[in-house]
Amino acid sequence: MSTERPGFALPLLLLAGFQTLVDALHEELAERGHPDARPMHGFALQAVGGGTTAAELGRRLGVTKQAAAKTIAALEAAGYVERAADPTDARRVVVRPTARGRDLLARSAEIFDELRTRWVRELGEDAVRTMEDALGRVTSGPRLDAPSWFTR
Amino acid sequence: MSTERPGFALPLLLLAGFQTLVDALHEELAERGHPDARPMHGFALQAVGGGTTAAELGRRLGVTKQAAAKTIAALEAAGYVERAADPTDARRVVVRPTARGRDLLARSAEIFDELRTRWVRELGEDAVRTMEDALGRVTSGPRLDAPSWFTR
DNA sequence: TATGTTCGACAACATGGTTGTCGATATGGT
DNA sequence: ACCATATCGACAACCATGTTGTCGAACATA
Repeated sequence: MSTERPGFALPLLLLAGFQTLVDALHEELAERGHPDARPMHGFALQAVGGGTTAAELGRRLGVTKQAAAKTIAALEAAGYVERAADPTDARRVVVRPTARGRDLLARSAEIFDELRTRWVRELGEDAVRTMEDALGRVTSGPRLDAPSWFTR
Repeated sequence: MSTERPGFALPLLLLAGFQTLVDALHEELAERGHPDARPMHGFALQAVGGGTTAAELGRRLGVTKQAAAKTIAALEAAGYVERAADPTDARRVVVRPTARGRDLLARSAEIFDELRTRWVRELGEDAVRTMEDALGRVTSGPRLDAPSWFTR
């Protein structure tokens, strides 16, 4: 008969795991030329992708276009994106990552790979795969609307 | 030779797992007498425990006492805690969960147990245990300072 | 009793979210 | 060609949750 484990530990462990990874990411990012990148930057930049508009970004992040516009302003001030008028539609202002923005995304991907490798060394490939597979089954795809989610 | 899985999926999966559980929790809470409980309420109430003060709560949550005081005000407005002067120290105002607050915590624990059972049915006891054990090893204990963490 | 620390409160501000409104620009039906 | 409608970005006002900094009152102790 198996020990009854309390259910409340699971969410705390998942959150702690996420925090651990993101904290480690930003420690490494700081040492690789992005000392003032913040979790929100990476999320939003990921959602910007190759280029979008404020309204579209809002839809991707699950927030209003006004909120997206503020995020874009912050990202622009940080030098991660630039804005340019769309010649084919005078209403639109296209947002694209700068070279520095693309560098941030590339470094992040690289660091996340290293962190996964670190977990594999610590826990074994099987455990990590089991975790990934299990979470993939009980969740409905990766959601990008994290920044706003908690206080909702 | 194993397939190289990209590292960036792991944090997204962990976050998605956390969100899935907390979303399900609040769906259930809504049906059990707590329709307007929000994630923050549970966290803060958990940190309040049997009773504390604003300054102590701030230390537990890793925020300033001012932020803790605002949180307490919100919790009090929602009817989850009550404040009373400490007869032994005229500076202190003790915060305690109300009956409703204790009910929220009890229901939450109960629902989290049910959710874990649901995951065990879906994934198997082994997978869930593997996940719990693995996360327990790579993280340093449950942190209660979640609400503030993201925007930092 | 004098000094230092802790408590809670208040003010001012930053950030990131919301609604609501607005003028300018596309778009599609008549 | 024209007009109704939808969309885009901007602006204002507000809410929520943090932050610093300051303060008086109450405790603790040398």
